[in-house]
Amino acid sequence: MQTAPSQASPIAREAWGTVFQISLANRWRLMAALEEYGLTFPQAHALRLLDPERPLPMNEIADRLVCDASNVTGIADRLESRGLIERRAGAGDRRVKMLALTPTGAEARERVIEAMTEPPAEIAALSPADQRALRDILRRAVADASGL
Amino acid sequence: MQTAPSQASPIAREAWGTVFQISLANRWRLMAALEEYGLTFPQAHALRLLDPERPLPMNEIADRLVCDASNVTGIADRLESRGLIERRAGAGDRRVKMLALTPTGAEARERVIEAMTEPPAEIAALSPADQRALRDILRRAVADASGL
DNA sequence: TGCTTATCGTTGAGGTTGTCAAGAATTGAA
DNA sequence: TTCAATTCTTGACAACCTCAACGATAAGCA
Repeated sequence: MQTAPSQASPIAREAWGTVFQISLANRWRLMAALEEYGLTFPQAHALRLLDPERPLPMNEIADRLVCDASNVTGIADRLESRGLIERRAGAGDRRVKMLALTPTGAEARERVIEAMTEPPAEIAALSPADQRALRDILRRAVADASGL
Repeated sequence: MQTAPSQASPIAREAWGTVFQISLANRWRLMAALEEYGLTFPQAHALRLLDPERPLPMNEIADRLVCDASNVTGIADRLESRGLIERRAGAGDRRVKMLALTPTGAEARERVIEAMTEPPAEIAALSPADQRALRDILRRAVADASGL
């Protein structure tokens, strides 16, 4: 895939550059929070995808993580060895294995989502008006993009 | 360090959750762009820190990357083997080694910064007014945070 | 001056993430 | 049935990352 020549407006570029900078600075904080639960980022990422009510086939995890299927095997191994998930037989197709949250895993997932959405100081310190404006713009951003 | 109990406003939390989601989706795009130059994310991150005019001591790279010094050794090894940086003697202190960009490395750094600030479709598709508002809010965010 | 302590970068061990290639089991279609 | 495609696993390999230990150097202090 060819990298598109830079056509983005300087304004959008500056805005995204700032987001990137804040995200980068926020990363170590998130990793530290996850470490309290003994989770790495990819493990937390996978855990987040699992709805407590609805197990997912491993190949769908790989799709969503945009990674090789063999990678999911290893991540699932580690989550399973900690008792956070379990492998179940796939309904209908005996090739697929479904990943399902255990009760412990469901609790861990709650904390993971909590940590991932916890805003960094830069955002939390914004005025209520700025926070609302930011939220609304971002809502429009994902809404518009989904309909591209 | 204890994880702070969630005191952030639901609005800030939603806004940051959306940022997180966009960043995550944007990540594979960035990685693909970096791969065209044969760079991994940590390598690109380190490259970005190096001003063409001002070499940095390795320990400062480790500080900014928030990682162990021994990790920088490996990353520098790989960047050096590709001819993007070179190790120089530290001025004054013979223990420190400075990392300096080669001309090739300076060009690679330009492309890295370009790729890292390239906004994802969600942001690029925003109206000019929204882009400006987003930029201004984020400017305030980092400005306020630096004075906390 | 010497001794001690601290710092800087490297090395080696070990764990996690990630890719690719190959393989067993299963499915589905010719 | 036979053949091709899929689902997951395994093994090999590379990069990233931490920790502990080490040599070289620096800095403080008796």
